[in-house]
Amino acid sequence: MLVKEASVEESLRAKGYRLTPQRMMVLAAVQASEDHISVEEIYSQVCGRYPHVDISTVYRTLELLERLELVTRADLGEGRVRYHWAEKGRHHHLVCQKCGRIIELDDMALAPLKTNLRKDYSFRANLDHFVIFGRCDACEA
Amino acid sequence: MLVKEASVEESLRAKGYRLTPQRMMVLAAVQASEDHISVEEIYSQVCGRYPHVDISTVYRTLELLERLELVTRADLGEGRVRYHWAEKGRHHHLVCQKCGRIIELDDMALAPLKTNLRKDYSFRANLDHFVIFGRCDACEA
DNA sequence: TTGCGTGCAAACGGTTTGCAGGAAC
DNA sequence: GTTCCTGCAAACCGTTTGCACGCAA
Repeated sequence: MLVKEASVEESLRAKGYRLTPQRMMVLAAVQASEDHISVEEIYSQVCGRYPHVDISTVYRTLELLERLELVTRADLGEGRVRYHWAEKGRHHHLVCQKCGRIIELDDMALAPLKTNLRKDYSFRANLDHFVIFGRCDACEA
Repeated sequence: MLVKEASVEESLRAKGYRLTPQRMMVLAAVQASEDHISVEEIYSQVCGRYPHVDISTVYRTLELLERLELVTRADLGEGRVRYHWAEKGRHHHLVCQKCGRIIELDDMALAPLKTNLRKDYSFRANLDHFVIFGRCDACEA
């Protein structure tokens, strides 16, 4: 519903990877997720429809999907990793450390920083899913 | 040699914490480190002079030193945590996702971003230890 | 003497791996 | 039928915790 799964399936098959229910369901879970989804969340979601999957299969599938650049991995320093559907494109978040509110950040706000890093540090920043922690205005009062 | 240890000792004692050889040596290891040092590195360094320390003591000491704002913790997404001596000043990190190289980023580089977030989003960003992933110039070629 | 700090060992939680059986092709 | 993929179980690795002893104050 979100993205034409058919093309993903074809893409997998074209590269010689087998199409298994497990792979489809991991894919679906990541696609359906609004934000970044953890491996544990993917696992329990898949388990709901297919009780015998193993979490190692989820890990292996995500590793494959990442290699194929269908999903992106994000380490937000929580001690666990999160994934999101690559085609969803760029989205940044301001996360309030007090109330948990999430504010969407326009990509333009990071453009100057990206340019400067390129110019001054010869560093090509990967700002695909940037998360900035801090305090929102409500909590600052 | 880097910083007057005496004042740190006094600071610890003044707050009611005991001065133990283990604490001194963890402190010394972090101070002596040029860049960010891992717990494992601190541990083996301390072991060299004091063979019977336990790594849990190193963890507990670092937790204390962090609480006292004498050291700062940095999660660079390696699956392990690194520390650095707080008085060395505020800086951030550019982490190359290909070769793992870590480039220090001056705090000034983030000042404009911080200002904009404040102005346009009423968001007070906590940029104490920022990590930006991407590709260094060597790996981009 | 008091109780904080330590070493030890075991547990923890997220992730990875070896292996044999089973499914996709 | 061949090969890849899976479930299972166990290992792994950084980190945390419970406990009784020992040392700083």
